Amino acid sequence: MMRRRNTATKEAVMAVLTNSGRAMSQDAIMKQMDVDANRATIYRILNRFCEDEVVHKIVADDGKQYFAVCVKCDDVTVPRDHFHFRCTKCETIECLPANVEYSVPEKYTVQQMNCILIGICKDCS
Amino acid sequence: MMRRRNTATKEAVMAVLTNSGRAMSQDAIMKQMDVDANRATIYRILNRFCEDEVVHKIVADDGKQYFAVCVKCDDVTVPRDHFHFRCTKCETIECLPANVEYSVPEKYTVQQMNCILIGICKDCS
DNA sequence: TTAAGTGCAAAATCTTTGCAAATGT
DNA sequence: ACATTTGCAAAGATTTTGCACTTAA
Repeated sequence: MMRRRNTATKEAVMAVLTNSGRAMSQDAIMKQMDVDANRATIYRILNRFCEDEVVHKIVADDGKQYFAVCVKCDDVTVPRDHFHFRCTKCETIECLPANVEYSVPEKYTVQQMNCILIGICKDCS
Repeated sequence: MMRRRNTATKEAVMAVLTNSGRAMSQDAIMKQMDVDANRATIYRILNRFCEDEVVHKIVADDGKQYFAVCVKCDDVTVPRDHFHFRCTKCETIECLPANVEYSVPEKYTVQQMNCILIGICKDCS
């Protein structure tokens, strides 16, 4: 296992994610950061966060990756086991409290999920 | 509303989708087709199918678009209201019979969904 | 000191688009 | 006839990678 270092960029990425409380794209994160950083670096930081399981990644129906810190990241049996919601008006993506309840046919094993509901959020309705 | 025409390419795309019974990427569809066609054309055909609601599109966690004809396409209240399953071994994506049961907080409206379970399918387990 | 992190530029993917030519009805 | 469909090539967008340089510990 790799020994992580603390860097300003890493802190900045985490700060942005933490206080947005939402799932954000690399692009959106970069725009909000108070320190300059390279795109590739941000992706690398985000991917390291995912490896370390302090952030989870979801892929939205636009094909883009979004990253979120989530209290629910701890203590789950299946990664990303909750619904995400993308609002088509404000274009924000957030983690919903509800866990995904699923049932699969015989002999299927679920290891992961990526579930997004799309519509209008409370702030836009 | 646009008047659709029948073309060999369109038929070929539909034939491939129908008898695969799975969700396929443009790439995979093209490889299976018995007539030559341009990539862009295939995308355009697929998007027309989606408009006409004879095919539905899902975006998998690899960020790619997959297209499927599905009996469940008829008569649904919310588009793509069933789970999809991606097998990490055989890399196929299929529609599962189970509908997605969800609950959202107050004032949220769901118009669409994109839900994928990832794991090992019956054929690979 | 030295492994981990970064910047830059380039590559790799996937998807869409503009336009002129071809074709179904 | 003429609106729809197609091919081609180019553009767009997002994400990853190789490599040399920098930096945290």
